[in-house]
Amino acid sequence: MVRYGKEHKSETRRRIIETAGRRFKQDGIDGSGVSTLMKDAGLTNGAFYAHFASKDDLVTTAIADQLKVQAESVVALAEPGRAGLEQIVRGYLSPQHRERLGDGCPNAALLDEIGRCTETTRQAYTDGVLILVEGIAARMAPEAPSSARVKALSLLGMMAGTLQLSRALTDSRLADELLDQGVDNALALLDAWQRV
Amino acid sequence: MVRYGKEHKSETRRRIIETAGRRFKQDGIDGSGVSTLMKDAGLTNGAFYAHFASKDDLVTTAIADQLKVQAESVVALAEPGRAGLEQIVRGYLSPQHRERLGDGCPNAALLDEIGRCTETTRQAYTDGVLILVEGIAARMAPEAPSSARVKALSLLGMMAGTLQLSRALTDSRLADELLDQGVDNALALLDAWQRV
DNA sequence: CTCTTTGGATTACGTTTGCAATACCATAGA
DNA sequence: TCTATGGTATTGCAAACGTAATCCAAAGAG
Repeated sequence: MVRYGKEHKSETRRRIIETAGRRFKQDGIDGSGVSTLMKDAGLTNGAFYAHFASKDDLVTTAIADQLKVQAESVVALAEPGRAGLEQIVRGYLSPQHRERLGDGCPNAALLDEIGRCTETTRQAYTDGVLILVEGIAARMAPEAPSSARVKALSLLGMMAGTLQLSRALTDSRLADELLDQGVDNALALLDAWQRV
Repeated sequence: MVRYGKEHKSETRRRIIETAGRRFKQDGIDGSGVSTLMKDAGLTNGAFYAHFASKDDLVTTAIADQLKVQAESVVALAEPGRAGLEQIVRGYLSPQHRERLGDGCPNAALLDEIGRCTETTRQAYTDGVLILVEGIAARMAPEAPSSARVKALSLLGMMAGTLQLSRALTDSRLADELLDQGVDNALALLDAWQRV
């Protein structure tokens, strides 16, 4: 039944991290228990502690992983230059992204909870988000990405907040209009930054 | 010791709602237990269910209340016209607001958790946020506030996301720069909307 | 003025769930 | 065959939600 390969443990660990990432985004960090999470990953409660020191340890790891994956998919997916930026914005502020909580952006799903996390977790988040933002900034100002860093960060914050709000509203027409407005806002700002 | 006046119960209810509002914003909805919350309000566990049918009932009520209070304070505080808008934006995206979680904006503190709440709660949220947004829209376009509604909503989403992000970062200098950038963004958009 | 009713709160409890830990078992590979 | 490793099963303990029995002060009737 169980096969113990050389890299079995690291694979299991990976599976836990990915499962946790999805679950956290779907049900929230406080809303996800360790045992439920392990069952999701096809394991039992106790096995968890062979891989992580605590739930907090997993939270830190999972958040870092989510951001890394997002950074990679952003880099991989988008075309270079302004076209890629527009693509990112439109994809982010789309009804599809809004609906797919578990596969979506960890920022939009967890940002306010992350703000209440431990220093360690927030540090990991900060590191992760900076990598992600670097990817966006490089597209905004290839010649001077560092100056674009804060702008890219603000763009991420805007988009995450807009998506969250769109998720919270029960009026789906209004929620869609909000996304459209969000796209307009983001593109307008990108243009304004370009001109300076 | 205990004095049972005519309006004692409604006062107690009020106190629970206000305490809950603060606690939810500080520790999250899932992060706040009923008994802890009641102790905060100077009561015990069991008394809760004389006032609310369930925790969810309280959550719904508290969120609606928080938004109402915010709408009133926004309307009361700010000057009319563009000056008032700028005042709102600068106050919102300020280090002080970032630091005072319990007294701050419920959107910034709870938005992603609200998105995971029950339909009923989200409906109450939607109603509440629309009142708040109406107040902002009235300042943006006094002649046609309804057309400004979505713009005002998007402004709120932007600001909430930016504040959340600023709270999550461990690098406080970067967090401050982000707030400044957020102010620039918001004001730029307000100007752009004005011109159209 | 006393006795009863009423309503708000307390205490205590039951159930469930979550975190954490540990004793034990099965397999892979030396 | 023996041992390290990875996983299961089980347990302890605390917290959370919710219910119910009880208590106590105020208010009103006779």
